[in-house]
Parts: sequence; C-alpha cells; structure tokens
Amino acid sequence: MWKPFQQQSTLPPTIYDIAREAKVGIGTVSRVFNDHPSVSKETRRRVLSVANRLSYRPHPYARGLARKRTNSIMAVIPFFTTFFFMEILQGVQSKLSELDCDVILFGVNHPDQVESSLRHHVLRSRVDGLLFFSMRMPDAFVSQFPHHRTPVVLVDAFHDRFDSLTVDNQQGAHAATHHLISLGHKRIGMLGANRESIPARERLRGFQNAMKEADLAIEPSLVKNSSSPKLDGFTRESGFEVMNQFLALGKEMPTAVVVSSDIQAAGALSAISAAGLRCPEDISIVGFDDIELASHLGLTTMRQPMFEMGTLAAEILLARLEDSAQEPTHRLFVPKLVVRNTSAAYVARERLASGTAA
Amino acid sequence: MWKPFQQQSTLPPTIYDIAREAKVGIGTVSRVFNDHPSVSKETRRRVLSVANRLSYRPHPYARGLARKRTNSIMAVIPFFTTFFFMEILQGVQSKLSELDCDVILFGVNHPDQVESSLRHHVLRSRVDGLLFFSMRMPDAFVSQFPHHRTPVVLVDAFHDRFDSLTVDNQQGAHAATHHLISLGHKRIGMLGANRESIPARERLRGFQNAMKEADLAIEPSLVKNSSSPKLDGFTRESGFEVMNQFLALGKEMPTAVVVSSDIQAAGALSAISAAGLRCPEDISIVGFDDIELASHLGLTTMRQPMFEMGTLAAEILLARLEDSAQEPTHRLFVPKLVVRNTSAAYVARERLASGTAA
DNA sequence: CTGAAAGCGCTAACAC
DNA sequence: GTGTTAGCGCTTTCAG
Repeated sequence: MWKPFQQQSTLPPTIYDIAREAKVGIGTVSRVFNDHPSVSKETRRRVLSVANRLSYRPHPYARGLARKRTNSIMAVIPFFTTFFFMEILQGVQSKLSELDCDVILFGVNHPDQVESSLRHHVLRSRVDGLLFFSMRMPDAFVSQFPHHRTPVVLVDAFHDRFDSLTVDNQQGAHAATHHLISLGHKRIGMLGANRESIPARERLRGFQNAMKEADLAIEPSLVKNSSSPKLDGFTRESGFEVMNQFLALGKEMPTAVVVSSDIQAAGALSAISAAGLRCPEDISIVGFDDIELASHLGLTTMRQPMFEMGTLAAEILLARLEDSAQEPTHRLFVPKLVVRNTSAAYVARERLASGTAA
Repeated sequence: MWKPFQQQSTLPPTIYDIAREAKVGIGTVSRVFNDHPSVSKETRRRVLSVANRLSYRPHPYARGLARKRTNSIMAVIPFFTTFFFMEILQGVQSKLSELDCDVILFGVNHPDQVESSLRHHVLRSRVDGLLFFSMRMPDAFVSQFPHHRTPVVLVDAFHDRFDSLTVDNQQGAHAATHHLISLGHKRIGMLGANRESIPARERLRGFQNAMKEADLAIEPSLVKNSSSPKLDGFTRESGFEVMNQFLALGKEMPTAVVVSSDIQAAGALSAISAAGLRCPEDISIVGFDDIELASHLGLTTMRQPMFEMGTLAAEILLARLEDSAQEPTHRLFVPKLVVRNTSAAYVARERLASGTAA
C-alpha cells in the first residue's frame, strides 16, 4: 500500500528544533509563544512560520514545570448526585478551553473521598485551581490549606472564605409561589425536603415570604418536609409520600403546591395520578431545578442557568488565579420560572368536583 | 487568634529535600517512589518515613516531563448528547484514579470541534491516551496520526483500526423482542430510528431475527422508522409520531412494540395515553438504553452496564498503553432486560375491548 | 545497592 | 531585540 506522505515517526519538535530552523535562539522562540512584546515583527513572523510548518506546540508539562503553574483546574463533583453538573461542566469547559486550560475531572462517590483527593492533587500543585461542587468543604481542608495556595471556587455551595456561586433558592421559591398566587391559588402548600438541608430551608423561606407578601395564610398542615435522610430528602419517594399526605387531607388539601425539587415533583405527580386526580386540573404543581425529567413531565419549574453558571464559575476562578489577595466574592444566580403544564389557574368548581378523593 | 501550628508557607518539598533529610541521593528517593527493586529495605523505610513526615508527593509534571508520559488521558465526549456518558465516565474515572491517572474532560458541542481538539492535545503528548465517545473518528485523524503514537479507544463507536467497546444492539433488540414474544405477543411492531444510524439498523436486525426464530411474521406495516433527521431520529417527537401511526392502524395495530430507544419510548407512551389507551393493558412497550427517565416512566427496557463499560474502557486503554503493537480488540457488551411495567402478557379480550381507538 | 550527572522542554533573568 | 544560562522536579543511565 502506497503512502502519500512520509510517515513522520520522529519525536515532536521542540523549541530547539524551531529555533535552529528559524535561526534564532530558543529564548526568542519562547518569547514568541508567550506574546512577549520585545520581539521584532519580522522575527516573530519567521518563527511562527517555521513553527507552523513543523506543527510545533509548546509542551504543556515542560511549560508548567518552568512556569510553576499547570494550566489546568480540577472539578470536584459528586457523582452520586449526577448530571445537574453535566451542564455546568459544559459551561466551565467551554470557557476554559478558550484559554487553553484543561479541566480535570474528579468525581467522588462518597464525601469521604473528597479530603484525600484534595490532598493528593492540590497539595502538589497538580492543578492551578479547584472548582468544588455542591459539597461541604471538609473543615480539615479549610483550616489546613490557606486558599492562597490554590484557589477554590465553590459552586452550589457556600463558605465565607472562598469564592462562591450559588443559586438564590429563596428568590426562586418566591417566584414559584408567586406564580401560583398570580394564578389565583390561595390554599398553597409547600412540599419540602429535609430541614437540615440549607437549600431546602431557603426554598421554604422563599415560599413563606411570598405568601406573607400576598397576605395569604400559611397553614401548618400545608407545609410538609421530607423526613427521609436519604439525599436530604430530594428523592422521588419523598415527593410521593408527602404528596399523599396532602391528598389525604381531602377537601382540605391545597389547590397548588410548591415542591422543593423536580425529582420530588415527579414523585408527587405519580401520587396525584395514583389517587385518580389530574395535575393541572385538580391541583397545580411547580418544581425546582428544571432537570431534564421536568421537560418530559411537562413540569412547571424554576430553571437555573446552568451553562452560564459554568462559564461564570470558570471566570471567577480565572480571576482568582490572577489575584489571590482580594476578598472572596459571592455570586447569586436567580432561577427563572419555566411555565409548562402542571400549573393552571385556580378554578373553584373543579376542586369541588373531585375534592372527595383520598 | 492563636494558631495551634506553625502555618507552613514554604514551597512544597522536592525530591532534594527529602534526599537531604534522609541522607541519601535523589536517585534513591526516586527509586523508592518508583518501586524500583534495588533499594535496601532499611533505606526505603527511612526515605518513606521522611517523605511522609514532610508529606512529599512527586510532582506529576516533572515526572511526566522526565518520563515522557503524562499520566492522564483525555475523554472526548459529545456534550450535545449528554449524560449517557456521565455514568460511563464515572466508571472510567474510578478505575483510573486507582492508578493515579487523571481524566481530562473534553466536551465537544459540535463534531467539527473534534478534529482541532485532537490535534491540539494529542499531537503534543498532552495526554497518554484518548477515550473517544459515540462519535465518528474524523478521517483526517485516522489517516494522519497512526494510533501508535497515542492510543485511542472508542466507546460506543467503531473503527477497525482502534480498540472499541460497543453494545450489542442486535442482541439487545433480540432480547427485547424475545421478551415480548415470551409474553405471548404475536403482532409485534418495531419503532425504529433513522435507517442511516448504525445502532438503529442493528436493533432492527435483532428484532427481525428474534421474530424469525419464533416463526412470527414481520408485517411491514408494523415496522416503522423515524424519518426525522434530528439526532438520527432518537427523539421523543419521533417516538410520539411513529406510535401514532401504529395507533392509527386501529384493530390492526401491534399488541406490543419494540422501541429503539427510551427517549422514543417516552414519546410513544404519551401517544398511547393521548389516544386514550393504557400501556401494558392495551399495548406493551419495551425501550432501549435505560436512561434515568426510563425508571421514572416504569419503562421496561434494555439496560447497558454503563459503569462497567467505563471501567472496561479504562482497562483497555491502559492495556494499550502498555502494548501498542497488538491488534485492536473489539468488545461487545450485551444489554440486559429490565422488566418494569410497560410490558405485560398478551390477553386477547383486552385488545378487543379497546381496539377501536384512534 | 546507591550517588552523581545528564537530560526532559520550556521560562525567565541576565547580558550584550 | 535577542542569545545565553540557569533552573523547574523528576527519571535514568553510568560508575562505583
């Protein structure tokens, strides 16, 4: 079989190769590739041309070694919570790759792994920075490694000593509740997750505020939290279970409920149809998160701009890389309402017609 | 505020530091950390002890430079198809982290990006190997870079010149069909994706084989493919649309249908309920993939062992790293049937009762 | 078994 | 502007 071109089986060209060819010193080549101002236009052109011909690229590791930075960051994400991150990661990566910075994935299956991994990578300047998702920073890490060494930005998590980027759960829940109120609902319930979960608490507060603002009574029986410890109560089962408690109220049940997550809303929806009721007609539901499932369910929910969160996270980290001195910044993203078909205007007669269930 | 321990703000220790402390040469330290046999037990112990005390860790980049390998691989994944990979990636990462190998994420939003990225990273020995997901290898890459240079393993994709790991679509569809047959169904339909899609074709063939083996007739009217070019027809809409065509057959419609993907099955399910029919009672459905949605839908489907695929992919790549000479290996994973509640035994009378729909 | 020395490919400080 | 020279932290001969 004939080969059109010579199979180049030599080692990749180094800065020396291109220096020799271009008849300059390696320093100059280096300067060219670092956009150093003091290189004559002509020289730069020549170097670039040779480099291009040999398809030379600086070796990232050699560069990292010499420059004492790695040009890569690590994303520590909880695998067990899956794919909320996939999208954020997408934003992160797209931003970072523009700057020729690698994203190293570090998925942890159990919070215990976090600490050891942090040690492993961070201690050894394996990465320039860290993106830390949705988990509590281990205290050991916080106290042991002053974050001046390798910058960390927290995504969907908070700590006053680190940059962070979170979603405004309170605002979101407020908007969700407000949506229901503006639809004419008055008996509105809140299906929450665990009391211990910070986001869950914030969402609850948002609900309460919105109700208060609208001068609507918050009936204790219409505010229920998951008691399941699993995943802080953000599970399909907890949604199913708690919704059943609401339905058991019979004619006392809410005409609409704000659910603290889409996954719980999915459970709630099954509970509703299992009880022989229909979703927007008999009771309205609004979720939170806008996970993919939500669109399949036609669930009205609060969407978080994940891609943008990703790019912003990257930007913040980059900024921190430049200037490690500044005070931590804390950014809040406010979720947007996505109206689909689980929320409808309150209609009195419909309720009466089927309020006998459960 | 009193600090219990001196805040260590010195640079991380190098091989020199630990050599000095342990009163040995740097070569010896290096040997210790590379499990080189010729180091006396006592020396090794001493070095290790010092290293431990100073919490020393070899600098991966320096090591990479000297050793001429990076100890990291790159995963090229199509972001636009999302989270089928999340799980596979999980397997990959868990395997690789055991061996202290990093996973660099490279998500591409458009197939065009693939080539440039490949150039960028691979050409410059930025990574030791590549995991390439679900996309066609650009021909330019295949011909230009003999894969002897940096090994590639294809996951959910095929090319005879690279190691690959795919799922046995034909077997899977066969099993799905067989499941329906064993449930007593005879008028079984196939709701496929685009004819151009390889997986879609394989799944169709699996269906055909199973039917043939069971001596059941394949009625042309019961085998329909999506014609939508979008995502090769693996969309919710295509499922909805094609299922409607089946339903329009009235009493001629299939009593069960094999759907070539869960996402299409989701569409099919809505079509069914929109037509006033119920899923296992009036018509059985089995999907393919077992995406998360499937469990929420209670969809009977074919599950691919994604985590294991991930670990296996990692292993294959690792093996290839050791020995680049061998012939490419091609592994086939066979999906397993997950019975949920969209498939039920065929019952003649039920069909008659509601066969008047559409 | 172990120390010394020569790179790996690149950056940066220093001369000219 | 541009060449030269030290390293960056580690691996790997090569002597001993």
